[in-house]
Amino acid sequence: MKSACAQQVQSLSSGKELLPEPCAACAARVLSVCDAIDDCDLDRLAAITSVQDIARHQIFVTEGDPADHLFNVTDGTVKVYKLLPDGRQQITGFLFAGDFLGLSFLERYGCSAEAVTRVRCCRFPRKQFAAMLTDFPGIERRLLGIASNELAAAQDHMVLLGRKTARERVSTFLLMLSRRAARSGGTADPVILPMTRTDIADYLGLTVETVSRTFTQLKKDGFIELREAGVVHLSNLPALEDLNEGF
Amino acid sequence: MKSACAQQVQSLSSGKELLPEPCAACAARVLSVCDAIDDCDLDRLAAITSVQDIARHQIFVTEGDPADHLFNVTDGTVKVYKLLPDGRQQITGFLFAGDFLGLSFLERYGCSAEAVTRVRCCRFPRKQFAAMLTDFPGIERRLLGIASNELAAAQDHMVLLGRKTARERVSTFLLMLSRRAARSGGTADPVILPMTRTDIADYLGLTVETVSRTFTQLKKDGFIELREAGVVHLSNLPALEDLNEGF
DNA sequence: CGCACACTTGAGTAATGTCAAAGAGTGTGG
DNA sequence: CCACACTCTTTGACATTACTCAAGTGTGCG
Repeated sequence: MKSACAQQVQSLSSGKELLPEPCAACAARVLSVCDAIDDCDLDRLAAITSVQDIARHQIFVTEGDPADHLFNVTDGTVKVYKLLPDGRQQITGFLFAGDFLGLSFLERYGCSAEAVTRVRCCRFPRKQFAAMLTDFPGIERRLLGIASNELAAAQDHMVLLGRKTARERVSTFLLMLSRRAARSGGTADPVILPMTRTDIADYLGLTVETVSRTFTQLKKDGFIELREAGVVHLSNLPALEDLNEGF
Repeated sequence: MKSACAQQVQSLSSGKELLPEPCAACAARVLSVCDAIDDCDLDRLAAITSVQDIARHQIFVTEGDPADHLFNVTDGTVKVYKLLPDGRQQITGFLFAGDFLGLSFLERYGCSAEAVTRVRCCRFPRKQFAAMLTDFPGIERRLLGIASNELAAAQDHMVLLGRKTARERVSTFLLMLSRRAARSGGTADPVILPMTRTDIADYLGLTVETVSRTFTQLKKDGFIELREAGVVHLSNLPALEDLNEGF
């Protein structure tokens, strides 16, 4: 089976060399669900995939709409959020390259999603994706793993929202971004913030003003430096980690 | 295959009539993972199950410990929580009959769990449970569904913790318990609160005092009545629902 | 009966939110 | 290339919600 698979790959790549499979060439693949599919079966995945380019500020998933598609972010930053009827917003998470969106297998989307930067992603029709699950149980296993991680992240975030001070929230946020960037091959120290202060506030359960004040306070206390816009230098990372003792 | 299965059940039940299978007789089964296993295969599940009786206040899962077991609550109330190093506590959820604990397939428990009342549950060794997943793909599908629901609940709770007022948090909490009770065959109106005010506070991201004050305020405003301890009468349910417009 | 423990209530405080305005940065069109 | 308009960010003054500390009142259990 494995060798037959290898053969198939060979013939496939020699036949379609000039039209590279989007999935086989995808840099984000190792980070995401698609890694659960062997090279030889990637064409089946590619067949139901449509690559999407999403402009900044575009809302491409709306809470309550029928959950027709699943997404896999391959580039850019997405904010996932819920709204209260009066407009109060809570961002439940930010997605980066490799992150999966639409995990819930409910009928309708539970959250909205908006492109914070220009975003590139792969879109799968939910029905066809679900059909693949029966043929590739590895995907299901992988989805369960992703769900586990998301759940763990959600729990951490509940602690932040329910019990941490503004200062702790902001420093936790910075460390999270730093670690996340390092994990996916980026740089840990100058942390890039693609989102606005308002987005950060809506993620941390604060107001813009409080977030801004906390940044300046952290700067004054020598934890961070704010040189260019959208970039935070962690001048004293160990001290910053102490603020978050154990997270 | 189906008919062979039915036979097996028959011979099994006739042979062991005096020792009822814990799983086949389980009232909570329809609510939980175990429902994904056909009657005929329940003996395999029963073989790895040990029924546990847990005393009030006993901590039976500790954050960071190796995740050796999974649990299925069949009776009582469990609080699932995380601690900050200085003792601040955030309860991430309450579990009732039919709820599953230990969903995360990470190496270690992400949260601690404590029995709020006397609790009865089924315990499965994680390794043996994982082995069953390959034979019964239905369980995996079911777990994914459970994970989806938990994730949706976690997202709702993030909105509560990040953006709602004390009054909204408490009324959301009461409605949640009411609906939950109704869904699992209980009574919707007099809501039973098995947990202390402190637990409610730790769940809602408030202090005991604020929770208590909010209860008296809701009472004074005619939304609820507090007659016996641990029981809340929802005197004006529609108005209470208005407080939570759309949740 | 008495001791915990849980709950309520009060008074004062601190942290964060609100409202307002000014400064900085960014992009667009003239 | 500059000027204008826009948004984002920062800062200040003030308001308010929820927290802290403290005391008092049940309530259940040994």
